[in-house]
Amino acid sequence: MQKLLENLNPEQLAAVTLPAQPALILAGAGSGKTRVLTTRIAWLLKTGQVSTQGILAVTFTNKAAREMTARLSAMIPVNTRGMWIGTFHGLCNRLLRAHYRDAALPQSFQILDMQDQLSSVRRLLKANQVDDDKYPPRALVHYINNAKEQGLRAVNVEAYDDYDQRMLELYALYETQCQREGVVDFAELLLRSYELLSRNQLLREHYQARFKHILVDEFQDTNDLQYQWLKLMSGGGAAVFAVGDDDQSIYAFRGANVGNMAAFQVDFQVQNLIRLEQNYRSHGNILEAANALIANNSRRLGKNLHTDAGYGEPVRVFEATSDINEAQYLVEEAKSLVAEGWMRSEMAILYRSNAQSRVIEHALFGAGIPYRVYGGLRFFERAEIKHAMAYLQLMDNPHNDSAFLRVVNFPTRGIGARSIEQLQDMAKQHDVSLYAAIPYLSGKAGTSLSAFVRLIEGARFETQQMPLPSMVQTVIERSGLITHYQKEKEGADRIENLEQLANAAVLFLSEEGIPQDMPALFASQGFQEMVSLPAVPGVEVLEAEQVMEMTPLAAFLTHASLEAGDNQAQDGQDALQLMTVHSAKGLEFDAVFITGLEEGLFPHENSVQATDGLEEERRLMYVAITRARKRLYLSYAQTRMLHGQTRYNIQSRFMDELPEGVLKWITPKKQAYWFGHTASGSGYASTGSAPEPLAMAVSGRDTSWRIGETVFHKKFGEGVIVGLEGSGAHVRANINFGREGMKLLDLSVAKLERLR
DNA sequence: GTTCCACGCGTTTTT
DNA sequence: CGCGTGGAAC
Repeated sequence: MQKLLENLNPEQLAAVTLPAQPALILAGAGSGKTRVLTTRIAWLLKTGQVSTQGILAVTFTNKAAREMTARLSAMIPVNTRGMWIGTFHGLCNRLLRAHYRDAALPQSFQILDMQDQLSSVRRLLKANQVDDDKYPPRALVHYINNAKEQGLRAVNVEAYDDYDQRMLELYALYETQCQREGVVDFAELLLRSYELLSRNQLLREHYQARFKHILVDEFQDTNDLQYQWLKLMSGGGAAVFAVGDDDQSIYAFRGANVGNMAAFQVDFQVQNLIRLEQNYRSHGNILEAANALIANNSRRLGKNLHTDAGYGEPVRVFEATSDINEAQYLVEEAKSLVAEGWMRSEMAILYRSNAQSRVIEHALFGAGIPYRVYGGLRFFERAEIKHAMAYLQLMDNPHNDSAFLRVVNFPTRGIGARSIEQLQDMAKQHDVSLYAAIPYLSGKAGTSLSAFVRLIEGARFETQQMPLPSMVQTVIERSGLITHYQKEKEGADRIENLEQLANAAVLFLSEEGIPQDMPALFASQGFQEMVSLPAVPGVEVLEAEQVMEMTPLAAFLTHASLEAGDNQAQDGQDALQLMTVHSAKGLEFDAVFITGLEEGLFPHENSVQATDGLEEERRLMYVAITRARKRLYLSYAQTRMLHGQTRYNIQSRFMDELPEGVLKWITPKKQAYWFGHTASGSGYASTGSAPEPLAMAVSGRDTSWRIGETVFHKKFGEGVIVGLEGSGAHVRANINFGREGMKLLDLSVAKLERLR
């Protein structure tokens, strides 16, 4: 016990050993949040307060869940398999699998990822002859997910106008379509299990009695439905231990509601509020910059990080003339850091949006510096993998129309648009899935489609005794995918990926503890080691929990949807890390470069318009700063190519919110002119190419102005000339004043000062 | 059924 | 500018 709790600071110790009551832990960046969470579980188990069955631990990412599980089993001897540690979606999936009948789902229900959901909606719109200019698929997806995250079914939503009404109808149609196909989207996993528990008293009471402790990681990222789910699950008096940081809430745009932290305190009458403010990551100057920046936000729960590490180095600031120049600076600096002995993998270049990586990558590539870009396609999202998975999905559940349409004619087998159209008509007429509608078709279409049916059923027959990896191998061959890609010029990589899919299956089985030789299509009883409370006589649903029947194949399909795999193959060599600020959350590096600190880019022009958008951008900047351990660089560029146009931006307002004392300017600092923080502005794209010097004689003074120049106006503050027009005495300049917006000023009237 | 071109669009992202 | 989608032509 002593050993478990040693080296915890007083606040961490207090948090770990709190009584079984609702608690909110405000855990600042780098304050040992995961450690507290994990040690708390270990402590609860070790003191015998609760058994493994009584614990429910929720995270947002699979990575976080894995880490928690790994650290827990390193701390105490405990069998973590079968423990309810996972993502919201993973745990809801488990719930729905165990009680699929009560949830009104087919046993082999499948999970739609984002791509799948979008194509499902596209298909729906087409089938109903909806004008997708007026009702864009993405908008409908957003509408549906939004409603579900509010806990609303189509029948519960009220429409305010015709447009709304139509969206609502489409939402209802989508629900019907999913139900017919036996598929659920991500939000549905949450909503369906929420409804399951709220409607089924026995089930609810069972789980409420079972889970004595509910621990939630990254609580600031919960959405409304997840919060309600937690309330329901803990309704039997479970001690909810919520850990989060309101200053690191950067996912409001996808439904996360920081307000849940305040609501939690009220709804659960939280008496135990602990702040973890001791930071073990960053040096003092870096922390001071972060603290000063975030202090500009209102409505914070309040927290100030401190460190014992000393001030360390100043925060370096670089003003680049262009994005290319900025990239050159990054290259040079990275080179010299490496020369000093820094690890490339301990250096990260962060940017606000993915588009910024191109120029940086180009420079790094040219300089021969190894780098790795995070983001982009992940293994299970690759087209060829999706195709192979679709065959497997059809073998498990032929009524999945999305999977059907994806591969019915891929590789091509003479089933064209006409045949599909006929089939869709037939399916609609009989209200069945496409697969089920095939027997109704006659003629040429019927013949070729029947051949497809034989392919699927034949593959299923042939592989039914096989273990999963052999089944995968057989399917990628029999489907014709391998042959198809062999004929393609660029197909080699795809074939390699397909071969890797069989390896992924091997890996999956061993991770899940499923015997490698277990037939893929046989229900593998109890491999999840679901443990149940003593069964309540006469309650069938509780029995289901004891043995969750799921074939290895179904489990693998679930895995593929819920965990799309790594972003890219790591090459293992020491490489510089490139990523967006969002994907850097939770990570830390010795040296961090935050790039593109320009008005319009960071804060992003679209964000400053949104409600609380600016505050979220500031939190994003806060997250970026707090990633750095020892050295932090901030850079911005006077001009930047974006969307094929040159933009002239002024430096980010966030730069001005940092304390002078911690900064060290690599380039000369310009004069500081600053005027309040009220109005919001935006970046601006000029149609010009490079900033061409334009000599202009302006009346009164012999001054020439040129595009790209930074100027100062006593009312609007600092701005950048992005355009010049007119001639003689009537020259006007279009000036981007950042947060003050764009102004067209007559140069014979306006008094401008040159800033640099 | 395949290929090619034109058009349009362009924060952030995990499940 | 560079990508992805979708429609039209071969």
